[in-house]
Amino acid sequence: MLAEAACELFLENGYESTSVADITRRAGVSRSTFFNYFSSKADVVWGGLDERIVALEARLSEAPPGDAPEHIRAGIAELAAGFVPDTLALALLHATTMGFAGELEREASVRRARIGRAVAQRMRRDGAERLRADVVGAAVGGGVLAAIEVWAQAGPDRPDLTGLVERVLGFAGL
Amino acid sequence: MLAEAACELFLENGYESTSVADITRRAGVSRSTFFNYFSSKADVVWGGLDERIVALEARLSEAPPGDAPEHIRAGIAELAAGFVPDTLALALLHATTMGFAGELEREASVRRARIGRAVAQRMRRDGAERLRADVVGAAVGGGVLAAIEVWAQAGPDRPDLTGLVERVLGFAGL
DNA sequence: GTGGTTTCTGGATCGCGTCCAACAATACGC
DNA sequence: GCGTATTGTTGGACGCGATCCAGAAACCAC
Repeated sequence: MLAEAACELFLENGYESTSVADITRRAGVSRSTFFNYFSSKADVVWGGLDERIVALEARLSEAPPGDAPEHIRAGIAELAAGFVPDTLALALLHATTMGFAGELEREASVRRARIGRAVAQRMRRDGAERLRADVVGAAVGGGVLAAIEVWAQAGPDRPDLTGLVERVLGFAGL
Repeated sequence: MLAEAACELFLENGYESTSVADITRRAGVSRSTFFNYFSSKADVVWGGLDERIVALEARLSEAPPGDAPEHIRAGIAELAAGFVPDTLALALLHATTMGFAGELEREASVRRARIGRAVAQRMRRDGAERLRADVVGAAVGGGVLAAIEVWAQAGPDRPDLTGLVERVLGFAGL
């Protein structure tokens, strides 16, 4: 119910203009309860992607040494496969029309960086030099988020994310 | 005085454990005065870089069409030339020792994204496809921030940033 | 001095996020 | 049935960043 109420309000008034108190009021629960289910307001929108990023981090840090590019390709493909964050797509769609500034862009950049860091760490563990690893990682992170944005804008009958991220990995030199 | 007090406290207690009230107390002014000189707490640390990013955005959006890679190289070089953000280097140095997590990393990722967006917009204006522009932009943004981190960790007798960002641009395919 | 501009100040207000003690509801053992 | 854990919910207090504003203070020119 909380997620639904949040989605409705995000669409009605936008993400930033919706306070946690607004959400809980509409959902009919107390403010405290909100934080029993979400760690933050951003978690409502980004929780789905964050789980996948955690899985990516785990996969890349546990994978055996060697073949870093292959591990990264596989991890990113896994992240993209079956990606269905309805709430993120809605929020993104509603925001990109007005320039996608403010809080949502901040949050997006954090996810970009998290993916980038996971990739860069994996590359460095395989002997890549630091600057090069960070550049490639950032390229992948930025590309994945860009793919998600494009995908979210594609409307309800959107194709799979997989094709987009494959192209992104090509651009990033993987 | 505010910047000095902030620097001291950041080094003593770390960035996150220092509140705006702490800073103004040490500086002997009221909390309101702080926001007359800085738009946010992060501005104390990132203001110097932010100014350069604004200049980069202006330069890239006003430059004549064509030759995007050259404009980008020049803009990034300008950003790096004579870069001396004492306070950022200190905060970064103090933070990277403990993993560089939390607020500072958030703020860093925002700057990564701003640089990346500026670069990507310039490329798209020259006809680059969206995904490719975003990937290259993110690579540049991530690389510049990585270069700054490396540079900050290099100690007081650090070399110029210019050499580092040139290598980064090479990795990014520019 | 006087008048006007700039700066500083305190306080109110808002939102996010954390913490905790009290309370209700449910499930479980007997 | 009953007492008892366990779990979920609640309100409230708190700290923090940030915005806004009216009034006080400092400054400068004349």
